[in-house]
This record gives sequence, C-alpha cells and structure tokens, in this order.
Amino acid sequence: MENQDIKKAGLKITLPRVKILTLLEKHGGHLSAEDVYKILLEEGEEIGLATVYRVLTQFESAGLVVRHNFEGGQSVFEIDSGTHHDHLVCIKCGKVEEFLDTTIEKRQEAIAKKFGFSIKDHALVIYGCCDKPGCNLD
Amino acid sequence: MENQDIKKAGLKITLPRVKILTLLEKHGGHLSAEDVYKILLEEGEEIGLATVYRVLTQFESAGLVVRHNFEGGQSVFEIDSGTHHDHLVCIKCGKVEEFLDTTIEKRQEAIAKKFGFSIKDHALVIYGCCDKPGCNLD
DNA sequence: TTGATTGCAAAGAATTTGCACTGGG
DNA sequence: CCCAGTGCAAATTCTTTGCAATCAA
Repeated sequence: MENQDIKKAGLKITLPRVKILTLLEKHGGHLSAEDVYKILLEEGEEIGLATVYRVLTQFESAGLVVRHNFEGGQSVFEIDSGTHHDHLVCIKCGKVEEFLDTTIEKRQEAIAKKFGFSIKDHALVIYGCCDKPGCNLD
Repeated sequence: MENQDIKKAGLKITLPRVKILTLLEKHGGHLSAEDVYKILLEEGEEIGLATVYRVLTQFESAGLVVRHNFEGGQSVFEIDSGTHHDHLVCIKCGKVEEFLDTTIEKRQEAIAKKFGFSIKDHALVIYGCCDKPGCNLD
C-alpha cells in the first residue's frame, strides 16, 4: 500500500504521514492543508497543523503529491497520479474538474520554443461557474 | 492622460494614484506592490506601502490594472491593455513574456462547454528558463 | 539507542484594516 | 469646508521554523 511510497521517499512511516496520504487518496480531490487538518481532527486524530504543512511539503518534494496555487490564497494538494492535467475551478462552489487537452499541450511547447524557453512546468486554470444544481451551496 | 482614467474609475486624482499609474505605464512590465513601493521611494516619493496595496486593488476593481498570481507568493500587476494574454515566466531571472494563442483560447472554450462551465476567467502560465544571456543574473 | 518526527508556540511574509490626520474638489 | 484618501501601526491570513518531547527502526 501507500506505506511503501512513503518509505521510497526516504521518510519514516509515521502515523501522521500515513493518515494524510490515506486521506488524500480516499478523498481524491483537491484539499488545502487546513482542509486536511480539519478533516483529521474531525476523524478524531491527534495532529498539528504544522505537521500537516511539513508532511505535505515533504510529499511534494518526494513527488507523492502535487501542489496547486489556485486563486484564493491557499495552496491545494492532490495525489500525484503521474499524469499531468489542468483544472477547471468553479468560483461559486469550489468544485474542481480535471482535463487534459493534447492540442493545448502541444501549442504550449510550440510557444515556449518560439520564445526560447525550456519549459519546467505550466499551470492552466479556467475559472468559471459549473452552473450545476447544488452549486453555490458549498 | 491617465488622470482621466482615474477619474473615470470614480476615484479622486491624488498624487499617489497618479504616481502609481504612471509608473506602471512607464515600466510596462509586471510589478509587485513591493516593487512599486520601492521604486517610488527610490524616486524620492513619499508613499506608504499600504497605500500602494490599496490603490492597486482599486485600480484592479476599476479595470485599470490586472493582477496575476504567479508562483512565488507575491501578486504582480500590469496595466490592463484590454487585450487578454497569457504568460511565460522565467524561473531563474524572473523575465516575463506575453503571448496569445487563438488555438488555445478556442480549446479552452470547448473544454469549459464540455464540462458545463461558464468561463469567468482563466490563467495560463508557462514556467521555464529563458536560457538567454543575462538570465540568472537578476 | 538515536536521529527523525511531532506538537506547540513563536516567527515570517504578504496583505488588509482601524484611525487620526491631510488634501483635493 | 468636508469627506475621500493617506500614512502608520496593528491586525489577519497562510505558512514556516525553533525547540523540547516522542517515536520508529
């Protein structure tokens, strides 16, 4: 299970780390450090917010999770599935959808080449409203 | 000149506001609030950092400037030219290039439509290295 | 055992806000 | 003259860090 991922990252298998990684996998979505902290507290776990931040940062360095800086101040994290994708974020209810568009990816490479940039990373976020029932109730 | 833009925004034409808007137009680039503050201080102006933040936020609301949240914590501002564009950011020297790609724009609309999202805004930032002489010396 | 890890509280960085003073119209 | 605007310092928000106690290997 995920314990091996933690070990492979050169980190000791501790309760907080297992709890956080499990939560991210179970939840699947995009959670802020604060989200993770609150959920774990609600589940009755003993954990410190600083630990959550530290562990998430370690996981990010280890390539276990990816950090996104959407608008709104807080960073959000998700399990690194290994497959790159971009995001649609609903500005009303916070819903996040993922997508991957080959055409866009290729165009980005062409643009970087044109400007003489070697791409290290890129972030495409479309902000809008999902206009779905239940939206805005979050 | 730009004084009319300030007035049109329903704001009084004050020294700090004129100075900030002029600086952004003159500089052309992407400046953080701190940048604006420091440059004005160097130019001998008397201004408070809080005022810079307040004015930039007002200008943003008025549509005079656009705020970007590149990675690195600080927001950067640029004059709103009226024409949307995306950015290439050099992670070594901080250089910022602008581009607009019709193909990408169209694909984004198609994707939003597919997910039932009405687009409010979007941000595409390509992070890389410009690999140019002078890079990394900034 | 022993160095890695944690929790807490304090420190930081970026930005916002309260308030008395100032200045533009 | 009078309220919008300003500067300063204090407050907020998100995140990081120092340190003593604790825990995994």
